[in-house]
Amino acid sequence: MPEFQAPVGTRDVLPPESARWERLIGLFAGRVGRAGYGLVVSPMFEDVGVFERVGEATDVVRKEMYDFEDKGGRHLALRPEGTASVVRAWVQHRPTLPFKAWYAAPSFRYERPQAGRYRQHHQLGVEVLGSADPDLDVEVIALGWGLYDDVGLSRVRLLLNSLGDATCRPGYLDALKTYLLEHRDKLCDEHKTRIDDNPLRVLDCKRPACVGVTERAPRMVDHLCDECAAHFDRVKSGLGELGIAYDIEPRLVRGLDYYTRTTFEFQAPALESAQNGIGGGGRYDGLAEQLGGPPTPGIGFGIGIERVLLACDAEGVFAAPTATADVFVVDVTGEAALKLVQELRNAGVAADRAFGGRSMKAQFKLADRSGAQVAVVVGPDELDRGIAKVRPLRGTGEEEEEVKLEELVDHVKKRLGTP
RNA sequence: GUGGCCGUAGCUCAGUUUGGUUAGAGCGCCAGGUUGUGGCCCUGGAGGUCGGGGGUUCAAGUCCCCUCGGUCACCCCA
Repeated sequence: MPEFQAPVGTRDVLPPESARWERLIGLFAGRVGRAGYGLVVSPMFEDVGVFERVGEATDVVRKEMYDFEDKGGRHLALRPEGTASVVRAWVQHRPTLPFKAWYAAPSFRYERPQAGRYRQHHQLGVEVLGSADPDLDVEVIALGWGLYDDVGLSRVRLLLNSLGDATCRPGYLDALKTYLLEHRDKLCDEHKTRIDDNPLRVLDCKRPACVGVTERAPRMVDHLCDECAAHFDRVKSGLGELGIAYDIEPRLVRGLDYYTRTTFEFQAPALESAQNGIGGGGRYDGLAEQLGGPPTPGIGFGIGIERVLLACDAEGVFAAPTATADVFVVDVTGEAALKLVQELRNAGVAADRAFGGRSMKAQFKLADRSGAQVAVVVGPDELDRGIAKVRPLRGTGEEEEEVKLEELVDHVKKRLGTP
């Protein structure tokens, strides 16, 4: 083992794996860009209060916060998720509404790592502030759905729920509390004491004891006020219009406290590990106000890059593209390659070469491995005559031919079909 | 935070049960076979604090303790 390794729960993404990241992020950027979303780059750490304000009763904040004190005595935290940061940025700068943002950024949670779970993971996400229109909920969900489609995932489940709003949720919480208190002795130890704290969290508990109780618990979807019910109905019908299949999951409450109305989660059943959630989000109509802004509706999601790629592995799709050169310059004299690759690259051709005065045989080996279609060979004889030899490497049956150096770039481009 | 399993070459692993000369293999890498031509083949080479520390012993990769790391699971989440 080397003396220094990546810290616990973090990892390095190197080629060729990193090429999938490039493609995935590129697909997402293209998709949300076409939908009018703009990139937001916000700090990886915030005043710890930003996150405490929005999730004081959640595990993400109570147990998993990656926080520290800086040299100036400020209590900061690496962001555990993307939404709070983006909403804080909106509150601070107040760009005009609707504010449609996307990001590709790391998040941090201090947990024990396991399959599909890291202390630093990366999320693709969008956030929209300024509209309560249920069609927007559908648009946002469709953006996530579309990304899974882009990468070729065919088995993605969409779980959908509504958590109501300030009108109907209090009444529901009372009903839920009453029910849970009646069955308190049957709950798991942790949740026997958390009913008052945040009864919704009990619905999220996966322990058999709690599940046995919550299976028959009152459901928010049965307690929605007229407005929330109408909103939810429109989200469902809108998803239907787009051909997006969903399952209603009345116990889906998600890990953060700020959600209102629509919540959703994307799962990849192909993942056999415990973590099969590959994305999730929801509406948070009270969050901007909690962070000191005016009452402003909002909605967004986060998609875990690592988990999406794991799901792709499980389905055998979205393989790593191999980076290939178009041309490999084999230079016997060591005098020609520097300028030739520069000219080729400037002309838009992917050109590579060997360094270190390698033997011709070694250079050809590298040329072969580079994936190049042709090798450009120059030695003393060619330099004297002002030519290069262009040799096909992929067994296309073509002959090696001699090309004048001043015509080389055009010849290679024509041969490769590069515009 | 709790628990199971695992740490030997760049990678995948054998060797640990029953302690015993200079720790092996395949792949990869480098060179040569071909003084200017890749893939296939042949030959050779480089590369190891056996995760780290301590202990037992004439002797430790092998046994004991501690520790660090990896992995999987619980809880929760992307």
